[in-house]
Amino acid sequence: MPELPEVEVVRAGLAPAVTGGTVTGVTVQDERALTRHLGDGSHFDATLTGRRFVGAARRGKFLWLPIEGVDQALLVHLGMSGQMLLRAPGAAGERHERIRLDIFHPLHGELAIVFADQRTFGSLAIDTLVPTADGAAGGWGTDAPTVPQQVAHIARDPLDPAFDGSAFSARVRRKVSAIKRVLLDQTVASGIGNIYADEALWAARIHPETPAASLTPRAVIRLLLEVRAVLEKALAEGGTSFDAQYVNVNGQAGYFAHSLTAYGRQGKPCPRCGTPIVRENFMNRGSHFCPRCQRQV
DNA sequence: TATTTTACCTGAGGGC
DNA sequence: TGCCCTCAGGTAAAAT
Repeated sequence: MPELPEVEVVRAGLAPAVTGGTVTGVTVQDERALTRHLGDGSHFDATLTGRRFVGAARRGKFLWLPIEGVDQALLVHLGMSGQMLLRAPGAAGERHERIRLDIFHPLHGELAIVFADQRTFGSLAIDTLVPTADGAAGGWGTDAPTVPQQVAHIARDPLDPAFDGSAFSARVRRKVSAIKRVLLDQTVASGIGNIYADEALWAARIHPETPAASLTPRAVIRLLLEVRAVLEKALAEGGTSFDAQYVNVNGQAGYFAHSLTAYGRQGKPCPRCGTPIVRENFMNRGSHFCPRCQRQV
């Protein structure tokens, strides 16, 4: 499940391969992979072919490749199961391959970027770059104060140097919803998904259904610190892979699944107190927590 | 306006 | 062996 650390691993892997590279060919096998694109496959092809990428940027779970000379970028969202794979030119088709970009890079020569996606929740798009609301850089990997239009409504992520911690705290404490729902709200803070929400709440000893507005300012700050800590640790370990759904640009899995303390560990002892971790249904997904360390207030 | 629910999608795995 | 059912969850549109 690609969340911030997984998407960052992909961005970092893509950056050296695409920066300065020119698109020499586009193959759209499945137009469902263009649900975020305004236009059909041939429009996508015509807009992208011949263009040169100048970098690879990311905010939260969105990543984009700015295009040279225009206020446009190739926008990428991996959804649940999307992969961006670097392959040799003419490489055999990948399972669930949806779109292929042929690239010529002045240093690396020819290569292919394959977008593969089992569940088709992910998609690519050509999107217009718009100024950031605060004038700071759009996200990781770029100095330009712009973001794709479809990313403009998303908050900065907790690892972004321009992330405003006090604004986050104030926003959280105005919400009546459960704190886990607020953590998953990408307009409050981006990049956090079900896995890291559960991990951060466990680390901060906060029950996922605690009303956000009932948290003290100190508790919100502690939670933010734990969110950052878990995202940074996962990033250092290459992200979380449960199955073949998340891999880096070379198709390799991450190691953070071995470091999970709550997510997916129902019935297993809490690493802190030994009480079995509980799994409950929450927002049509699983919520994992320690019923002893994370008491509902 | 703010918040919550639903639709989208495919493959793995369990039950029979 | 094979069919049916459930589950996984990020985003945006729809509903409350």
